[in-house]
Amino acid sequence: MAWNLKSDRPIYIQIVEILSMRIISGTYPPGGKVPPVRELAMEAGVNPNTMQKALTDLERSGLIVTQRTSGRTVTEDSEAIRTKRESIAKEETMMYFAKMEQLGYTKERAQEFAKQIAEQAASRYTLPGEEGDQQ
Amino acid sequence: MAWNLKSDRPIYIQIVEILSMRIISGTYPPGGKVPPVRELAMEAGVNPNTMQKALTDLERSGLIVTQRTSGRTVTEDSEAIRTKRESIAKEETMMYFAKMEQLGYTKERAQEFAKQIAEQAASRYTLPGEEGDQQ
Amino acid sequence: MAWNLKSDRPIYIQIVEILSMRIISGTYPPGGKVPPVRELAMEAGVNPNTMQKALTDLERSGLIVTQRTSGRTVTEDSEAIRTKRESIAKEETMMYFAKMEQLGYTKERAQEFAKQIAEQAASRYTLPGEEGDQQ
Amino acid sequence: MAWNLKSDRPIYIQIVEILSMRIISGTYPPGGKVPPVRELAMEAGVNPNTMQKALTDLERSGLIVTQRTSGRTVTEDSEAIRTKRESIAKEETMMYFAKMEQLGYTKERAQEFAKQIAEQAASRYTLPGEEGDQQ
DNA sequence: GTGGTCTAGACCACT
DNA sequence: GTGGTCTAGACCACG
Repeated sequence: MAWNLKSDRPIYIQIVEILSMRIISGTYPPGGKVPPVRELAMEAGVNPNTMQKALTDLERSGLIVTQRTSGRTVTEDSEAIRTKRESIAKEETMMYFAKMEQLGYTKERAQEFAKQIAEQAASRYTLPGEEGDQQ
Repeated sequence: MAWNLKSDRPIYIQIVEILSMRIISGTYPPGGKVPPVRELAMEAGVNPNTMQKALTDLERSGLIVTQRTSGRTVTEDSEAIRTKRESIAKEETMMYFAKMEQLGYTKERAQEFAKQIAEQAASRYTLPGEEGDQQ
Repeated sequence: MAWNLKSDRPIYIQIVEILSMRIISGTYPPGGKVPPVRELAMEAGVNPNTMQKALTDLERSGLIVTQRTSGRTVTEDSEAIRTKRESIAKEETMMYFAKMEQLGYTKERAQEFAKQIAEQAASRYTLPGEEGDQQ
Repeated sequence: MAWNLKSDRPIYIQIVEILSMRIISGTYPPGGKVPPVRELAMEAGVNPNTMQKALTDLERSGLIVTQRTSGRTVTEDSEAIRTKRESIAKEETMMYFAKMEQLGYTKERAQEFAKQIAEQAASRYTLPGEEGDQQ
């Protein structure tokens, strides 16, 4: 799993985003242990203090909880995870609409366009004559 | 109009994207003149050679044409512009789906989600009880 | 009629070639007058001495003759013109074969290839079903 | 292998042509390594940037592929090479016909003329009385 | 050590 | 004054 940290935005923000994705996508399952700060810092090639700051942010957002003695675990509150997922999804969706509007598509036409793309992508993997709604 | 060039990707690529947007959005209308290389280079704060490279790329993509001595103009082939618009829109849409799938949304659920967001955004400008489509 | 003189070969040689073409192609017809040196020099933008040298060469090759009092005329010996035409044609043809051989075509395959090209060019101007040997 | 770069046409264009020939003629075989930019630049006596531009063009034409860190190789798609060979051959042939037409030869007469030249060239290597086709 | 990118500055052809 | 080309030299990412 690549970290790919750029220097044009604060590093710790980028780390928060990456770890959020790992939790939301289930790489770090609810209730599971989060690797220790030093290990994560090594893996990401950043200073442990930077990683620490990222984890503090993550805790504030409710995605992880700190057990004073046994390190950090992902929250078991899957509702919190779902909420986070939706807030990111909303962010992405609004950015998508913004870009499409810059291209001259209203939100409605953007949705029609997206539908076409989705159908094209689907039909590429289905035989002609089939329903073609894979997954 | 901001250039906002980042150093994490080739500058000339970013310039191509920005100028493409200006053409697609009509800032540089079909058949209209494109500012001279040196002027654009000044405006963007880059070396004229870098701007030159970007414009060469733009010409290769068919969006602009070069008159050797009298400068460059946007293509009058508005079909070419439309095609470019759609190819960028497709690119953005596929990236959107990719991000949403990483979040655990299938293309279908992503579309439903986007529909909700669009309606929320619309309803912000409509009185409660109204239809709320388009504003 | 462009002169298009390059500086990578002797100017007077290039002038000889151009004037030869004008005679062979009939721009300067057999027996007709050749423009005076000064006029040609002006037209070509070269020193009269250079043009003089070129005309001397042309005379040596037999394409033009000098009337001591009335300037220069193209030779009336159309046989001489035909001979010159063939020698240039032979030159061009041998250069063509040389290039095609460099590309991996024997002279025989080059001729077959040329036949194809000629037929393609012809068919572009004839309706399907016609003979297609224009001119 | 001579470079023989003239200053009457862009150098990078001439380099593209020369390298294309080396690929088509098998000097750089399909899948084989292309010398590094700097080495080619030294060999040709041009600035590395100029050679770079030529190689970029060559890649765009599909004759070579770039491995970001391990240099460039000739494409293994020998079909692409064949296509390029034919497009160059077509170019040369059309230029040949154009020159011959300027001399007053129709495409048909040009072909007959070329046939004669080819036979003369062949007979130079055959004893009198023999068939004289190919040597 | 490879290719890729960028800057700086120059000269050219064309009109 | 326009775009096009070329040189010189630098820095970067990648492995």
